[in-house]
Amino acid sequence: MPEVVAQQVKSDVGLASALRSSTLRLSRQIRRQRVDSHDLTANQLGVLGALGKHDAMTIGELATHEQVKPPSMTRIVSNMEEAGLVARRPHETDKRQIVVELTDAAHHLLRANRRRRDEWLQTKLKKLTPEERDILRKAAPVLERLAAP
Amino acid sequence: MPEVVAQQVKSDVGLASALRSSTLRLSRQIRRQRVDSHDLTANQLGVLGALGKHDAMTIGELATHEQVKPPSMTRIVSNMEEAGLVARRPHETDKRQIVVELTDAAHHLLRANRRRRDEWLQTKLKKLTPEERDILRKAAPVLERLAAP
DNA sequence: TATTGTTATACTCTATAACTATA
DNA sequence: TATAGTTATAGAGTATAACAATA
Repeated sequence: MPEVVAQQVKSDVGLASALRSSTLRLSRQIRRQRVDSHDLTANQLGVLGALGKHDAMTIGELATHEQVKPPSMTRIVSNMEEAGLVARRPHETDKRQIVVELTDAAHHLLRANRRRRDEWLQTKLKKLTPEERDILRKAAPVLERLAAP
Repeated sequence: MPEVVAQQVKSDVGLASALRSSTLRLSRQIRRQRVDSHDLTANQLGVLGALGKHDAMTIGELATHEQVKPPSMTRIVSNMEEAGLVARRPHETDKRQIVVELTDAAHHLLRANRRRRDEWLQTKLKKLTPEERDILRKAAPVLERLAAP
């Protein structure tokens, strides 16, 4: 059980507020770090990220995930297909549905983005003291739990 | 100097990656918690946030801040003015410029949003153990430094 | 003459409604 | 008959170009 050695900064109310502002600020900066070989819209980036996690999704699933109506998702996917980022294929059993998958190019792009962001974060981390990095190392899994649904 | 008592989870590379994913995930959830009495577009929300920090900005400043062209910002501000969220007034010395400020209603809305998000975070924090909260208490100022430009 | 904001116009993106194919 | 996706059409938002007022 860790002793509270460093400064006891905040009450429980203050802690929420401090975490809110720093998390939002940091995320904005992380989001800014990306490789835009194609210049993607916000929704296209969202589709890319969703498919990166779930591997294959139908048009309908993508539409609800991105909070967009089906006709709009049809268009978004068509544009991304022309850009060589996704591919359509028929659903295994239900011939009404269309399954959308990432192309190799899209996978490369996603990996490049993650790498870019990690590199940026690593240079920021290098500017901290070893003690501060230790604190973050312990905090990382807690933040992970906090971010879990 | 704090002893490393808890699990030593990650290498420096892994730390960046873990922080990236948890920060992004957490920020998405925080952003989702908001009071939408008026239903605002992303850009309107951006203007609201910018004016919340800087108090008064010209059309041009808002345009560059929101990465939008001046004619678009003219339109956005006009819509928000009709919605009673902002007010225009002439610049003190330079009569070409227009200064935009938040109305009282907008200030209330911003405060309500912050409160809503903090409440949501507090209920999430309550589900952690006291030890985990201590870790976050120590991590908060470090995250603050990390998020600083 | 340069700069700030606005107006006019064209383009892109999204939503609603109607349509096709499949369950 | 209901559901998944697409097509057609209309509305909202943005950008480029042209303009008015001020520096």
